[in-house]
Amino acid sequence: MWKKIPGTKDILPEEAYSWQKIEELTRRIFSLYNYQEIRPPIIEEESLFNRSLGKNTEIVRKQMFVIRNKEDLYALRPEGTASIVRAYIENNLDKQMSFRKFYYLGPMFRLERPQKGRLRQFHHIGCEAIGSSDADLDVELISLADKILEGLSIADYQIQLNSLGCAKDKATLTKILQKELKAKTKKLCPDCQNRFKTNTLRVLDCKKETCQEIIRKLNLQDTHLCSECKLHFAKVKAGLDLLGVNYEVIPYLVRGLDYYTRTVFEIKHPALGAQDALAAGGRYDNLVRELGGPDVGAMGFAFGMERLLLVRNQKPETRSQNLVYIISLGEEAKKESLKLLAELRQNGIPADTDYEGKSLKGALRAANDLGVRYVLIIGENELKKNVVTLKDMTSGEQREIKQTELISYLTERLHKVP
RNA sequence: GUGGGCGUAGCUCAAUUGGUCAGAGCGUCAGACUGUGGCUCUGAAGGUUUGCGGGAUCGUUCCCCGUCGCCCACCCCA
Repeated sequence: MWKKIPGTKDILPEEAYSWQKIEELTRRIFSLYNYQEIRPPIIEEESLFNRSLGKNTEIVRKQMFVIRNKEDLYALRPEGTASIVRAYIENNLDKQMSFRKFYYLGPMFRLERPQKGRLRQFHHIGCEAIGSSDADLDVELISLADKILEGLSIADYQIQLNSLGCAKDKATLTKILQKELKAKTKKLCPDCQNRFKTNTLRVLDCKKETCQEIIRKLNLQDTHLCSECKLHFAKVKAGLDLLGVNYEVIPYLVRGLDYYTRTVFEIKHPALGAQDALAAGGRYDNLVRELGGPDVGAMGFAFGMERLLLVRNQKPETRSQNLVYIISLGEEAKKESLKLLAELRQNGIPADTDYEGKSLKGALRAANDLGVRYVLIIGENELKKNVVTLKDMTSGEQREIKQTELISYLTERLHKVP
C-alpha cells in the first residue's frame, strides 16, 4: 500500500470545495486592491533562500527541502517572498513600472515536525507590494488582511503590530540587548541562551515567563528607533486608526526572518492552539537591493491556508448541486439520453447520468445522494410521446415536458456554466 | 531535534484482571406488488484476525522491545 509522505495531505473533493471558496474570495479582494497574480516556480536555487531569509534562521538551517542536481542545489520554496522579489528583479519589472503589487497562492514546504496547523507541504495566500516605502502602503496591506478575514467571516482574531526599525535600528537594538543581557544569560532558558548567540532579537518573543520577565525589566519600548522610523510607525498606526482596524502594539514582536525591517505584524487566532498565527508579514526595505535589484522599499504578508480552514466554520460546505441527472430505461432511451446529455451541456446546463447500470430506483437514490435539483427520466413511454419526465427532487413533483421546451425551462431555473 | 498520547471493518468507536467464532452505530449494496429517491423495516457484504516486525506466555487486540504512521506539546513559523 502506498502512503503519502509525512506532513502532506490529500485534499479530497469535499474539502477542495472549501478551498475554492476561500481562494475565490481572497482573489476578489486582492483584485479590489489592484493586486495581480504572480506564479513563480515552487523550486528555486537554494542560495536564494539563504540570502533572503538569513543563514541562521531555523528555516534555512533545518527545514528546507533541498534537491541536489549534480553541482547545483535547489530547494522547494519555504515561503513566497524570496521568489517574488527574484522574479521582480529578473524580469526587470521595475523598469516598466517601479511600483508593483502581486498576490500569489500555492504550496510551500518546510521539513518540520507535523502537528496541528503545521504540515510539511502547506499553502500560503499572500501578497507583496514592491517599490514603495510609504507608510500608507503598510496600512493598505494590514487592512487588506483584515478585510479578507472579515470576508471569510472569521472573528476573534488579533492583529499584533510592531516596528523593528531600519537595518541600523535593528543593529542598535541587537547591541542594546547583547549589552543588557550579557550578565543575565544564565537566567535565560536554554533556547534563549542559544538565540542570544545566533539571533539575539528572537530572545524578545520567547514565550517562557522567566525570559519575558527579564525582557520586560529592560523596558525597551521603541528607544532603538531612529526618528524616521518612529515617524513611519506613527503614520502606520494613525492610518490603521483612521480605517478602524483594530490592532495591538506588541513591543516584543519579532519575526523569524532576517529580511524584515520596520513594520512587522502577525494575526493570531486563539482557536488554533500552539500554531496560532493565521497570517504574518512585514516590511522588507532592504531585500530587493540585497538581491541585486533597485533600492526600493517593499512589504508583504501571507495567510496560512490550512489555518484559515481550521478557524472557519468546521463543517465542510456541501455544494448545492446545480445539476440535472438523466435516467434512461431501455436501449433506445439510453441512446436518446446520451444525445440529451450532450445537448444540455452544450447549453451550459450541468448534467450527468448513471454509468453503473442501476435500476430506476437505484439511479434515483444515486441522484438523491448527489443532491441534484432535477432528474430527467426517459423510457419507452416518453419516447412514444416525444417527451421526457422531469422530476423536481426538492418538491418531488414531476411532469412531462416536450424536449423542445426542456432547455429553456431548465435554463430559467438553473445557474448556467458559462 | 525533544517529550507525551494513540494506531481494531470505508468512517466513529467497543471488546470484563491476557482465554470460546473480534462487536456496534454510521456508511455501502440488495430487497419490501412488475418505471420512482429522501423516512421506516429486513437482509447481505466488509477486518489478509486488530499499522508492521520481533519477544515473553499454554494462549493476547489487550504485556515487553523495535519500527512506521497519526495526534498533541516543545521548538520553529504562516
